[in-house]
Amino acid sequence: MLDIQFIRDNPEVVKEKAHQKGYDVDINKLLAIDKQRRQLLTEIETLRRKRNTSTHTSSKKPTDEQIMAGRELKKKLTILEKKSEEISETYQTLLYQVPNMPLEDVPVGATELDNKVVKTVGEPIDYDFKPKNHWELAQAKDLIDKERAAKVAGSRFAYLKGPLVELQLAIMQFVIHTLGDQQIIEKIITDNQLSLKAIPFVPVLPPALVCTAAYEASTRLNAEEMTYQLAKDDLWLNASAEHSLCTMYINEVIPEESLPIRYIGYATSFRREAGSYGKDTEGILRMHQFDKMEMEVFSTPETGLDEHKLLIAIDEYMVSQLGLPYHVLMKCTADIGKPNARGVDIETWMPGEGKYRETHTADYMTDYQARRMKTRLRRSDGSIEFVHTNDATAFALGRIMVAIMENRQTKDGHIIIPDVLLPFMMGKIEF
RNA sequence: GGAGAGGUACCCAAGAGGCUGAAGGGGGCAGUUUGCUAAAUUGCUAGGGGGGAGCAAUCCUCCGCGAGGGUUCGAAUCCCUCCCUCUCCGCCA
Repeated sequence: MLDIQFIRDNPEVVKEKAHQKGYDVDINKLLAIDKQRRQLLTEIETLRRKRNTSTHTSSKKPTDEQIMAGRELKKKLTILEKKSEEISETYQTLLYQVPNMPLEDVPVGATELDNKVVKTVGEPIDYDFKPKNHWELAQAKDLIDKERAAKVAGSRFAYLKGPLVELQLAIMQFVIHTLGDQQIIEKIITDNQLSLKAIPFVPVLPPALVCTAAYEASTRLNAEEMTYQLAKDDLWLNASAEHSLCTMYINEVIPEESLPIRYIGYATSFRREAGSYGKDTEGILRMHQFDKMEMEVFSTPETGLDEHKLLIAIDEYMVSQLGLPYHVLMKCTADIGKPNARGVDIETWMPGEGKYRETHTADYMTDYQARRMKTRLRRSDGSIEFVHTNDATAFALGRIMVAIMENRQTKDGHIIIPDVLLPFMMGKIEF
């Protein structure tokens, strides 16, 4: 959520930026309710003060008169407190509706068509044969079985088999080795002229389930379209490792010297994909279940933006290491999402489809996410602030394997394993 | 899942309706003593959030004893619901 003081001070800016993001929020109503809420609070506090002084300064046994006065106070308080509760609820609902403010360099746009390609790296390979798409390649070698998965779990599930499994494990090893290597992190920081500490990423296996309270606080719960619920247990299946990573420090104050905290998490992710019927039905590009490695960073406000840029640079580095052509997409105001101040996608070239497809997303939330999660930092002078949060895909393993299969296929349908993965492939160089 | 014991500050812990507007100790911080260290000794050390006043340093105030409700003039203390930790039993990769 946004800082109410910021909204009070800048109502017009908030209106405009919310509008740019496509959110229709009633700022005037929010501010009116906010005023009401504070007035009521003052009244309540005055009464409570009276109650406190009468119960704490008097001797042991109060007189009948004092008791009657106390009852009177209590009556008034009950009425006001009930009213305050109602107003607070409205206040909160309105406040939560206000999206994060996009940063200055985010292109203003109405749909995803207004996203801007800011960088293109690598050329799509010019094959002397017609490249196959990944499900054709997989079918020939029996790598993906969706028919049987459908019997067991329904559509958009798959059994991944054989060398594809080895490939996934190799990619995971590659990611952990890369992100855990302080020298690589340092080089990426230097090459991109970022002012950051070269602290490597700590690998994490997080819970795959998240409880409602934490999920809501993270502003990531998107029940209708995205998230599977386990109603009996007040739990949800995570739609990304990021969802159980960003919530780690809920209600905590982190010492400034411990920042940045950089995690590389791995989790099987689950998505309902409601509203995407008929989209990407073939292959494994869009599944109800997929494995993903996700970077999550908690930092000071000053370094938040550079951390965001670091995550993008790391993504570019790793995609390049795999030898895949990609481009970088600056997402427009309408497409970055409610809690985001800035959002960047990496789209990787898919020869089988003849287009770039989203393989990575990097999200910078400033303090918007931390404010509701109450994740704070303590400065060396003792003062307290909200941390800034960043997350970014390291690799969505299904999608990146699609990209590897399609980009590194041979005429006779083999797949050449990228060099950087060879140390983790137990001698296999192609399949 | 069953039975029991717990949850109070950085840690240990008292407290059992008003004398707690949260003891005591350890640790930490700052003094005194001291050639240095240790010891002794004195003081400080309840976080965090909300509201108000002020240009500001700061001041006033409300809520905070796992969380949320309730009883009461008054709740850490009594009642209800939930969460978590520990011990034992059961089940289980």
